[in-house]
Amino acid sequence: MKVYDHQLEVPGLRMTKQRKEVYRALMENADHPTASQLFDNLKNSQESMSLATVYNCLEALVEHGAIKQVNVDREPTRYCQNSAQHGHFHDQSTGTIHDINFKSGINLIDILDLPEGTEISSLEITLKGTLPS
Amino acid sequence: MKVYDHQLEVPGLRMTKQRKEVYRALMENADHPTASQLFDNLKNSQESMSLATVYNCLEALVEHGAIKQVNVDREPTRYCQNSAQHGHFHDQSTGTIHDINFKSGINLIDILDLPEGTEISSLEITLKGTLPS
DNA sequence: CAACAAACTTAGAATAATTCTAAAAAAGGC
DNA sequence: GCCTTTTTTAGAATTATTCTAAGTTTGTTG
Repeated sequence: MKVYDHQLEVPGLRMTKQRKEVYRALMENADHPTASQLFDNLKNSQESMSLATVYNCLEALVEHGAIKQVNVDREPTRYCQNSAQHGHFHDQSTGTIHDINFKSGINLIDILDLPEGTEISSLEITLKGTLPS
Repeated sequence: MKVYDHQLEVPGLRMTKQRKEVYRALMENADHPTASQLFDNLKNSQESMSLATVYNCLEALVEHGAIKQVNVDREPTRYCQNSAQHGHFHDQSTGTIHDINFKSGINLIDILDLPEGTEISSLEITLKGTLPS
């Protein structure tokens, strides 16, 4: 797992003021926020910026593997601090999202029945249900 | 795996003309169509119906486990004939979706690190990439 | 350093999949 | 056959996201 410094360097990505701020805002919010929640957080900060920019920055960070996107059904897209391979659990009683990891030694690719030569660019695993209280 | 007769009975779901037609239309279209693609298919059939009804019927069928929903990023939701546990592969060079199965003997739940007592109501696994030609 | 091109940001408009609304129709129970 | 509940419908409304076009910043190159 790669965790970049919050001052932030991401290989291959030009780090503008706005991208740094968006990244930092996400690092300070572990609740898998939406783009507009991040936008609201940022309004009260030094560096206010437009919602379109928040979307642009998040897209750039996702494309460069620094953060992850979480889609649950058709709800607004949420963003995840954790760039390592992991899944998400959507707790339907609270609406919250939790990271879930694979048991150690497991490589998800190994258990899928894929044709030889398949190239995988991303893998998303999402559960819904309720966690014990 | 349960495959219902195409005349169709689904336990607990009242089978209206429209729900039967939507189900049948999906069974005849293996390409993981969207709601509006199904709507277009149905226009040329006996039983034409409103787009809202197509959405309603698909929702009812998904809720009752007769079909599955496939979400890839923010693209329009697509629907899947196959109600058994399986994953989806989104081929980025063609835009097509393919079912993928787990290797035999594998139970996905077993490899996830979940707290005791977690209740799972759905599990979605989606890959993106390119398949060999 | 100045000039230029490329990349980025921005506000607001546009898009489009989906959901909502309220009324009409259908289904099932008795 | 009546009554209640569920379903269907057409069109309007919603809303997350993308697009647009103009302005700004950045990095590069002579």
